[in-house]
Order: sequence, then structure tokens, then C-alpha cells
Amino acid sequence: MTSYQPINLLIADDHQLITDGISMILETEKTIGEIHTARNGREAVDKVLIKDIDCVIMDINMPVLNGWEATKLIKQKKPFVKVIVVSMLCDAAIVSKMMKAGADAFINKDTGKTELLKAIGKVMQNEKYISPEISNNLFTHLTDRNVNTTDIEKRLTVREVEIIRYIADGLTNHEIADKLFLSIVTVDTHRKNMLAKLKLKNTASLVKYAADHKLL
Amino acid sequence: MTSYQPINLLIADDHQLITDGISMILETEKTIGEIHTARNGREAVDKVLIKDIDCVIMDINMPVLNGWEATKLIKQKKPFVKVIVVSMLCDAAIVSKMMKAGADAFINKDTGKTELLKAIGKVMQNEKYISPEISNNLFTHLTDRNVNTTDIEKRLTVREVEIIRYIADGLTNHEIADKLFLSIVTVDTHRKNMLAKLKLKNTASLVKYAADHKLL
DNA sequence: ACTCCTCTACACCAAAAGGTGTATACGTAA
DNA sequence: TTACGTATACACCTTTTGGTGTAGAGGAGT
Repeated sequence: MTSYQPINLLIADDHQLITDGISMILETEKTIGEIHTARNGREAVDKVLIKDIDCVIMDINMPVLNGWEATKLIKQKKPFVKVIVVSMLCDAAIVSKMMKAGADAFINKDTGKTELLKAIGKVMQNEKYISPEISNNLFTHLTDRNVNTTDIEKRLTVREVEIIRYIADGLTNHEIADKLFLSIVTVDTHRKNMLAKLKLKNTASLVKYAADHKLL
Repeated sequence: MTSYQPINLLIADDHQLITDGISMILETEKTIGEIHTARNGREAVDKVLIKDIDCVIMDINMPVLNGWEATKLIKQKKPFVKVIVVSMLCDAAIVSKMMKAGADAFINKDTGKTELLKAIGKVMQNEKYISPEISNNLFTHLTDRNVNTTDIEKRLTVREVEIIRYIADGLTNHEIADKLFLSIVTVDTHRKNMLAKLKLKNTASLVKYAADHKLL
């Protein structure tokens, strides 16, 4: 990188210990300028809009607005702001979901300071970056089955995710239908479609799938 | 505190970004001496046994040996070593489980540097410490119902947990019965008992409960 | 000896979910 | 414009689950 302007950062994570920690790690770096923090996705989006931020370090699981939604909004409104996703999970589906939402980098919380600085360097040069362990993981996942089926056939629609959440909360088709002003059979159809597309047998396994994939 | 010996710490967390972060937060503190790290419970126990450590900052979810098991082992072998649990979750059941295992403090990852230092101060004076938000949370939980019921009535038996896992995998009562060489009605009874004791409505919410409580 | 818990098992009936197939309307991407 | 995905909706019939209540056998602790 030829330009030596300090990079202004925003760290979005609901766990203060983590924002504090990342701040401490980065604040001694001379390439880093101001460091802001946000405790949820909504705060992150707001701060990106009002402050002069170059790069966001984004957690996925946050209250109010999650990292996925926040990333989409940020990229929609300020596409030049870089987003580095830092996640505990390195599930292939999540990585591709976040990258499609516009993220520039994806690193695991397992990795340390060096990895984080490398990611910042890369994204500020307009490159994408995925940490090696994750891309290996992704590779083994994708070679197992074929790329398009794992990724496309299995994706749930917005409506389906909405319904799966009510299901996990213990609502029946009837109750969900009332809540969403739908017919019972429609809710039932969505439920059945989900079972079919995810190749699952029943509601119990569907809820487990949702929990495993952080949909709840 | 009258003794001014530096406190030697061990930070046990599988996410390097977190151990790095906590190290950075604490290493400028003059009360803190050496800072060691461990990436799982096994490593934590080993290091406590061979190094001169006063206090362990312990995550719960770790591979190989989790925080609960590690805490029990440490307290068994070196009861004077303090254990501060730092968790994402502040579920009453988890707090009491960890405290029973011998932990000296329980703080949430939501809390920052100040809270962490306060916890270290307290435990080194042989006091127990639970961060305010968590104890409030606990309190509201416990006042709803009575103390013993939240904690005792809600506990699932070994058999019940075994069955809930099969349920989450999508097996029906019939299939579980075959697998465990039980009658279908017995499996059904266990399922119904769980719903009753957890005050849940159906299998979907039961699976969500299990996922939330890390039973799967 | 007595109580309490856990695991086992059953009856009866109501409600919900699952399997399969069909169908319309809407928007958008090729 | 044609095709595709999504959301909506229904029929028919089977299997599974949920609600409530009962009950014996074996183990642990008082």
C-alpha cells in the first residue's frame, strides 16, 4: 500500500471484552487511526453513516441487527467501507452468505493479531481475504458434494426462516398462521418445503438444523 | 489487599483473538504478573499444574476438555488457584453449575476491563464474585418460581438427555424405542415428562431448549 | 422401613404434523 | 417472453405427537 493515511476502524461486537481486546491489540499499530465500537448491528450501521470509518470488524451474532443484515446495509449505503467478518464459526454456508452480503474478509476468532492485521491490509488494498483454515474447510466441504447443491438448494427463503423461528418457539401451524395472517395450509406448505429442501424428516430435526446454522 | 505480589494469570479460551485481547487489556496492569494462555481445558489444567499460576480466566465452551471439567480438575488438584469464568451465556443453570464446580467468579463477555479487574481483585481476596447483570438475571429467574424448582425440577435425567438427542436427530418415538430396546410408550412418556418439567409445548421448543442449553 | 426419584409401561382420545400432488399470482432474471 | 423462484392455498389420508392419568420395579438416601 502506498498511501499511509491511518485507517479508521469500527469494531462491532456485543461482547465488550472482545471489543476492548481487539482495540487493545490494534491501537498500538501505527497504521490504525481512530477506533470506534458498536454493540450491535444497528449501532454499527449508524456509526458508519455518521463517522468517517474505513473498515468495520464485524461479529455475526449480535442482538437487534445481526452481522449479516448490518453488512448488507453498510455495503448498500457505503460500498467503499470495508467489512471484515470475525466469527467463531467457519461453516461454509455462513462464509458464503457473508461474502455474498458484501463482506471483504472472513477470519476466525481462533486466529490472532497477525491474521487480523493481514486481513486489514488486504481489504484496504481492495482485495478479498479468507483465512487459510476457513478456506481449507470450505474446500473440503465443497468437494464432498457439488458446489451448487450444498449452497443453493439448501438456502431457506426469508419467509421460511421467519416461520422456522416461530416453530422453534413452540408455535403450531395454526398459531403461526394467525400471527402472520396466513392460511394454516400455507404455513404447513412452507414447513413441508423446508423439510424437503433440507432433506430432513421432521420438525425436531428442522429446529436442530436452524440452531446449528444460527438461524434462531 | 495488603500483599502486593503480582498475580500470575492463565487465560483459557479457544479463540486466540480473545486470549490476545484479554492479555493486552491486562498486561499494562501493575498488579498482574505473568500471563499464560491455554487453548483448551486440557492445556489449562496441565499449565496450572506445572506453572506458578494464581488465577485462571476460563471460557466454558472449549474443545477437548470444557471449562466445567477443567474447573473441577483444577479445584480438585490446586484448590487455592482462583477460577474466573467468562461466558457468553448467563443462564442461571450454567452459573450455578460452574459455581458448584468450584469457580470463584462468573462474569459475562459483555462486560469490559473494569469488571474483569474487579473480579480478579475480589477472588484474590478469597471472595466470590458474580457480575451484577448476571445476578440480576439470576434473581429474576429465581423469584418467578422458587429457587429449588428452577434448578432442581428443571434438570433432565440422563435418560431424558439421551432421548432428546435422538429426537433432535429426527427420530420418532418408534425409532428411538427400537434403538434403545424400549417400548414406544416409554419413549413417549419420557418425551411428555420433559415437556411437562420444562413447561414446553412441543418437540420443536424442546429441541430449541436442548440447543440453547448445549445438550446436543 | 419408608420415601423419593428414575425408568419403565399402558389407555384413551384429541390435535398436530408428515407425504404427495396440484395450483394461482407475482416478480425478476435470462 | 419465457422460465424460475417465491409465496400463497387446498385435498386426502397416514403417522406422530400431545394431554391426562395410572402404575410397578429398582435404587438411593433418611
